[in-house]
Amino acid sequence: MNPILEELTWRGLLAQTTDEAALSTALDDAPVTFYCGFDPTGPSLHVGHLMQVITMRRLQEAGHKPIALVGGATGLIGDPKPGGERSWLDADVAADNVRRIQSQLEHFLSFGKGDTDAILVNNLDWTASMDVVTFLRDVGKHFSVNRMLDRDAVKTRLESNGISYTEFSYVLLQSMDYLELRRRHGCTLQIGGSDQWGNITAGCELVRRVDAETVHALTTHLLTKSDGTKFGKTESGTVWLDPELTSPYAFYQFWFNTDDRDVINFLKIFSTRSQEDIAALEQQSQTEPAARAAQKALAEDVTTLVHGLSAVEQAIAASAALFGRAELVDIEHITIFGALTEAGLVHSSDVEGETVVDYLLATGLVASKSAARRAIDEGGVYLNNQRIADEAYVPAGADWLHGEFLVLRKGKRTIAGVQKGA
RNA sequence: GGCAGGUUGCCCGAGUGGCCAAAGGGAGCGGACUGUAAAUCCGCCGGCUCAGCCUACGUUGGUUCGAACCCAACACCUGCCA
Repeated sequence: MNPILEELTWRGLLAQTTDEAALSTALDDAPVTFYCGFDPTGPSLHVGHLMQVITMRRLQEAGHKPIALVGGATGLIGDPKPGGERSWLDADVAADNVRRIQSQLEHFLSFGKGDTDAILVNNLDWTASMDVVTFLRDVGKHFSVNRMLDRDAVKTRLESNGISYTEFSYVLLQSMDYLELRRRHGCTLQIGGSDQWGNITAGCELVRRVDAETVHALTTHLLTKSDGTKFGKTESGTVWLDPELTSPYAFYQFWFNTDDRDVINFLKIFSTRSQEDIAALEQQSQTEPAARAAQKALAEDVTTLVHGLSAVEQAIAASAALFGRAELVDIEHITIFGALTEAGLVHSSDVEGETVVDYLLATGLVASKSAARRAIDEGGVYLNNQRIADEAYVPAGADWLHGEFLVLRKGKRTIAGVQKGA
């Protein structure tokens, strides 16, 4: 088997491919131009997208040419999901999202004019000007409604809350993309999550019917977590790649807190570490779980990839300052400031001179004063790593580290800072 | 269109005139243990100017000293019948 397919396999990524022998041969013979699509449903890519992005990277490094497609058109239509009709995305919001996502994708792939350099496309470019009659004759004619009805997402929707004609048509647009990319760029492989299998193979079929060419499909396993919850969410919501939406510190913490049971799989999927390296980390996790070497490696690798080396260093320093054993008073001003900025820092002007309860509320650590009092009663509130027992306590004097910072913590790992003044 | 039932806190779900901020479960949060993990055990789990008060049991109005609970109208949902 082709080495890159083998690698994807041991990393546990490979779910399904069309004719595996043919694909393997194609990958052996020459650079294969492949594409993966991202719909602009949000203002940023999130960690859920990362798996595809990294898979693209791996393929590029193995000598193949990536096309990163952003769905300026498909994003306006909506891929049917079982839960129900998608909410409407305004055209100008979508266009804005497209720009943001495109610039993010540029960080992960190597662009240029060479054989294996990546290119960026937007499917609005070939759909916007198309007229309805042409669409129905040239594309629609090749699709059997009977088969479209067989797709799981569609079936589920027919049995529950129904589906609009708009979403029902989604697969035609995605298939058209494949056709178009093959014609324009010689693209012969589409990759995606295994939930995209139906859309991708529909595209393969369209290419075969219209252009009499064989093109390939490759899907990756959908990521599952051992505790059954959805990957990529925290209590505060989606973990975005945009540092404005999810700070590098929060991003690092997200990976750092990975369940022991998942961390090795995640390393295989998201890191570039070798099989031996990962096996060593797995070994260490078992003999010395408290060190959490695997989690550290994972958090460092992924944060470096997404936010760069200096952001990782800051995230690590912030984590060490806030969770480390060092006395907070001994930590330098700049480090405290950096750490708290990462964790979430508010100014004290509104609550200056008030009780710790007011500070807890002001930092957003609790939702109400009742919750703040409750948390104190339960012994779950710490000021500068000292448990607070008195809800009427007013931070003063030496509590202000370097004369200007308070480090508030609720529970073991929810931290927020207060900076004195406006 | 006719008959029957339902609408309760983040979710599921009990309650059918005062003892109800409302049983129980789930989720969530805190503590213990440990490792910023999991499991387990314990506690908390509407808000506030907190021994009290305010807001809440689909909506509006009514009966009553007093209503999630009774009555009326309205809205939505669900079964059975055509």
